[in-house]
Amino acid sequence: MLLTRASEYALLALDIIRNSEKPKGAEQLSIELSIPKSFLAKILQGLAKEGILESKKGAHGGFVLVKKSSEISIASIVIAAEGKTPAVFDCSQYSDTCPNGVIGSCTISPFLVTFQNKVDTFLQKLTLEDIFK
Amino acid sequence: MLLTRASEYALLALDIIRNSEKPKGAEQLSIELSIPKSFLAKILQGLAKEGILESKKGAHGGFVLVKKSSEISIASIVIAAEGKTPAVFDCSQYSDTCPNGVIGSCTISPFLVTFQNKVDTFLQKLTLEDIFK
DNA sequence: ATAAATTAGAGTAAAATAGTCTTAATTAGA
DNA sequence: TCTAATTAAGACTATTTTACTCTAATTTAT
Repeated sequence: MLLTRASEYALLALDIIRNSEKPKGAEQLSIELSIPKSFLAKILQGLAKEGILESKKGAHGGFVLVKKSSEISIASIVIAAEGKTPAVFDCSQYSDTCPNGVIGSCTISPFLVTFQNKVDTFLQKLTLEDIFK
Repeated sequence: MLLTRASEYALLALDIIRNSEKPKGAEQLSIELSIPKSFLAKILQGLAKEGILESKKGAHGGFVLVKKSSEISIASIVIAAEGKTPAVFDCSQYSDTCPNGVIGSCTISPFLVTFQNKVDTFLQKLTLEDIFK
């Protein structure tokens, strides 16, 4: 699977946050979405670190969008949520056991690069606004 | 990761098989590719079941292509190798814990369906011949 | 002060991936 | 017909990734 639950939760939470006037707390979001609070909190922290959300601590704190929905790419959200670009197939993880020895030089490498580019481009072009239209 | 090692090994093996006159045995392939024989054998069996390869038992047996490279889609290879269509995100696995309760009706579902279709189409249009050109 | 929140990081449970191993079945060729 | 080479099938195991949990600390509106 290309995307994990972290991306799913991030997108579901962002849809609520963008439609809210006030900061939305992790607990409130976890209740509305019926998902684990601790896990969601960690994901939201990641989004805040990447500058997608602003986090406000203390009473009446929570998370708010920093930019407009139309200025946030799905790619940036997914990268923040997953901690890395979603990979079609990650040869680099297997560098020590790669049959070919040298990463990027095997017979299927051109195919994998093309495929990955297609995925990257698709996610970069889409914005948060687009997917909820 | 969208693709697993099963797909990688399947594609690498098919490239050798399609360039061979005689049937190629699992052991020989595993040596040429420096990958585990038992694992590769299982993957090749899957390809044979799906009608991509023909398997010949006994001495001097092995695997040969059933169709021309240009008639074998990458999608069919990946499905045979992985045992399922490579999924961008599989909500159905989480049906009992889906926040939304009803699969396919959440706010991110349209996005996921569009994304999955892009991936499916890309893999269906590509043939084994294409990726080694 | 205090209660409501995020932050940080270690730790754990479940699931998927990536194999292994053993035994059986088949078949070309001596 | 015997034998060595090969695929077939399925149970089993190890490793890695995913999906969390838990605790303690920090911040801040009231």
